[in-house]
Amino acid sequence: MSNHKGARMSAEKLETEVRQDQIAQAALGVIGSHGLRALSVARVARQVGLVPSAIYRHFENKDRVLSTVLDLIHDRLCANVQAVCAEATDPVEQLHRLLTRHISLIRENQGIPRVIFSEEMYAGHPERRAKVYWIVSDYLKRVADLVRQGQKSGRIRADCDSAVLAVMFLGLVQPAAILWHVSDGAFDVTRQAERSWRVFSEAIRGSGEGQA
Amino acid sequence: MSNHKGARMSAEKLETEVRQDQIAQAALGVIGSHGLRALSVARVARQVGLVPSAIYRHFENKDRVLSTVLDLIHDRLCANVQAVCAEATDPVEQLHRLLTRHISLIRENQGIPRVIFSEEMYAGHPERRAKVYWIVSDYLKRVADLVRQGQKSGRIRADCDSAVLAVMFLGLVQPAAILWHVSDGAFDVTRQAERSWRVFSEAIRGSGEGQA
DNA sequence: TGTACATCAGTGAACGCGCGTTCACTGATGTAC
DNA sequence: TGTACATCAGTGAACGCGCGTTCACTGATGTAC
Repeated sequence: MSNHKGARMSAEKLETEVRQDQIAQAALGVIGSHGLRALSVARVARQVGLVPSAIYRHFENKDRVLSTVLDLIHDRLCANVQAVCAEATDPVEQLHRLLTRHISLIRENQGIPRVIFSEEMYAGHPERRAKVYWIVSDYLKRVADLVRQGQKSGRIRADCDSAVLAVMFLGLVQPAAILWHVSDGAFDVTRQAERSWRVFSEAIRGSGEGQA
Repeated sequence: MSNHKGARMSAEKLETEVRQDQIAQAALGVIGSHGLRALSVARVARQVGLVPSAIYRHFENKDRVLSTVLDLIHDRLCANVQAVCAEATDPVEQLHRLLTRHISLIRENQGIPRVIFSEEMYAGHPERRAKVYWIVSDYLKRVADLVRQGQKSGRIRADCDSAVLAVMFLGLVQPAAILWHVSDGAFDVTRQAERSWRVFSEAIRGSGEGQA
């Protein structure tokens, strides 16, 4: 009532750390729902309930916002790996769960594949390209670690390079995710993932110890 | 000599069909070398040796240029499928050759995966999204046809959906291509493709007629 | 407990820039007579 | 063969727009005395 006649109200003051987090998440959300091209400082600000120039209280520039978005993505990917390690002990089962979790993650957050694969992120930005490479490599390294454990225990055939299998693992979900996105949800990612997992898990099965 | 003192010379006049082709190829080239974000009408024009406004003699707007780029990509993908059908008769061998050709194609023309997967192409552009989906689906359909032939002849196991295997096939090259790109050429796509092909081809091998 | 001051997340007007696109024009080429 | 005219791929100046960013400001909160 005291706010009538279009009087503008200032947003609540929050600590920079809180705002940085809000801004990064809002940015990832905007990318997920409207694409990287639609990611403007103004739009992110609106999403958070701030005025565009307020973003510069918390980030040096738009680049830094995107950099923080990358950190966010890295955290989520790593969290998935840690989660499956806590949920299961069999590496093959861990991989299967990671596949499922990965699909859930990108279904709920389309911004992640868009940021990583859109290349608009890093065209002409060597440092950012390097950062994306590092994130993907780190994830692949963790997947390869799971594979290697499976190879040691004999559940996964040992005559294949774990790094090669890790990239193949990523290949199970990536084209499916793109098809899902490009078909506007019509393509059944889950079905594709389950069926291709069947083929993949048979292919990598070791001749070692028995299975469940 | 008659052109001294910075006098501007008009570009040679060429037929619209020729220019349309030049412009589309130049656009794909710019995307390949500098990314979709760097694709401006001005840049494409410069590449072709024209002035920006001249582009509008041959295309209604920038959108139409991009649409023609998609046609170009579709043609190249189909050409690869036709080529492998002419080169070999065994479907498994055809798939192997298609994998190699596909890698060559995107290595020589980074613009192709960028356009197809960059999503900036079609964010907020339903018709273009539909067109990309159609192109990818069409390619997958042709790959699935090869798979189905292999299943009929017994070279490929028949207990897997050919469409699922086609998407898996795409998954052999796609993450590898992105890694190659994001690593700025450091990642060895060819090696990854060959090794993952070994795993994949073993996995899909049928129990039918003998192999070479 | 009360006053003075420093801090700092908020605001909004303004900027320069590059972009896609328009438009009146030019001038070479092909055709009609 | 020569002249008049239509065609149309070229030009370059100009436009409006949205963007990222700057800057002087405000006003609430926390601390020092």
